[in-house]
Amino acid sequence: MPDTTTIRDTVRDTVRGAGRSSGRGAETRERILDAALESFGTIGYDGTSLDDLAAGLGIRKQTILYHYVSKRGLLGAVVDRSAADLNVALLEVLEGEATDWERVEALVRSVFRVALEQPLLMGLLREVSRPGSPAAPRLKGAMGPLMDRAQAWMEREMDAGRMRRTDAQLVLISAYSTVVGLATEIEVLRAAGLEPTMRTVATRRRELLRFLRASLDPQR
Amino acid sequence: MPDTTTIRDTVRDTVRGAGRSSGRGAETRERILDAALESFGTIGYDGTSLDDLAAGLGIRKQTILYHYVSKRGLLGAVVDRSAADLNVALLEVLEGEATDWERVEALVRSVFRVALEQPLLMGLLREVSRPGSPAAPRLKGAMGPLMDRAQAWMEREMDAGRMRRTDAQLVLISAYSTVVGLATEIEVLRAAGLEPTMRTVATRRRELLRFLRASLDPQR
DNA sequence: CCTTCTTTCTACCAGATGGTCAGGGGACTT
DNA sequence: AAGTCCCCTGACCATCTGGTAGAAAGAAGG
Repeated sequence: MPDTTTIRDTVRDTVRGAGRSSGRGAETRERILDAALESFGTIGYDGTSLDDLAAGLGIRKQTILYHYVSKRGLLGAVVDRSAADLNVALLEVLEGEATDWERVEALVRSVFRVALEQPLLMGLLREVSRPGSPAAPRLKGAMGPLMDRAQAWMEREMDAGRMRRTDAQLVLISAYSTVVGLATEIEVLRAAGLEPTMRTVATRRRELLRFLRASLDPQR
Repeated sequence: MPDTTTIRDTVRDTVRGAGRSSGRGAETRERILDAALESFGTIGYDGTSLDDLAAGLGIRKQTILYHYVSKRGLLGAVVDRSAADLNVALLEVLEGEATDWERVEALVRSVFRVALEQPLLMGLLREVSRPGSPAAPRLKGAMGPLMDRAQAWMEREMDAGRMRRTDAQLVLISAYSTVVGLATEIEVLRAAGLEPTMRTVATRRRELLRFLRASLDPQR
């Protein structure tokens, strides 16, 4: 899976060490990324201060800047790692056994599983899909190849008559925004005092699958 | 429509004059609100600087602080006005002639019309429904009564057997997040270089109506 | 023991930010 | 003409921001 390693390398490039990532500070780097993901995903990039971030970790801000050259570099690293996580999950399916509609279902299931296991990642996605976000190009760079691959696959399916012919990119974006919308929904639920249940997520997933089936199923 | 005036009064309370709002500075106040809505809705609350905002309007920052006591006060005023706009649109329907399913359709149509006419408002909603947002409680205060009213109406319909019995609040939140998700979708489309067409919006609306019908239609 | 590399820290800085204070000017009243 | 109210502004400030410079501490290796 060349895509994945490419992305991991991109992560490394953001890091001072640039070579091995197994040094003593590797654990620190991970802890910083975790905290940054949480902060960026909730209070946003602009709302996050390096001082606060460091204080929460019991370290000094300069340590963060040592590992990730600048605040934007940190954001880039967070985006890259998150995108890599998504890539791993999706490539697993794209290279798996499932075919046709089964594969679409598997993809959706995979995305929703990630969304459930790492809700913070969804928060980051929402923050970063904002037009003015400084990480928008970075996200595009990290997720773009996968999206292109998915789109190409869909178009091949359409050519073979196994999918109804529509605008593949439009469908993908719709699906993407549904997943990001789920993050918003969960947070609004929490704000309203309701703990989000599995039902909420399941409903959304069913809805998305119905939409996809309506868009893609060749017989209809 | 008592609700509307209540909200307008809340807006006034945020303003220095606190009494009449027809002075010479009324136009300035509106211009500030417009610019603030745009800025908060795109680059976010934290990303907005009062200096930049003022510069864009050709006035000094102190003028903004004169009319709206603080930055948070400004955000509050923007949220209140936007919520009031939504309230007006929705109350029109809630007090209109339509009944049963027609009324639900009219509500959805109304919301989507507002979303189309004032895309900035959607951006603000997304910004503000973030858990960490300083305006989250404000939004809750401004939109809460309307939500409660809608929920109460739905439950009355359920009691009368004209709607299928489900968790009304859950359905409302789902609908809300769909509309906010639309804002994200449009922006991602733009980022991908595609100008969003009416089709995108229409599809989402159809989808939401289908979801609502599936949730609420008594015969199914 | 000395050198070197990695990691973390203290000290510091220039710029931006939200906010305060006092004043100026126009319009309307008396 | 004087007073008063509303609107707006210049000067100023405390604080916080991301970022730089340099050194201390430890481990690794010669």
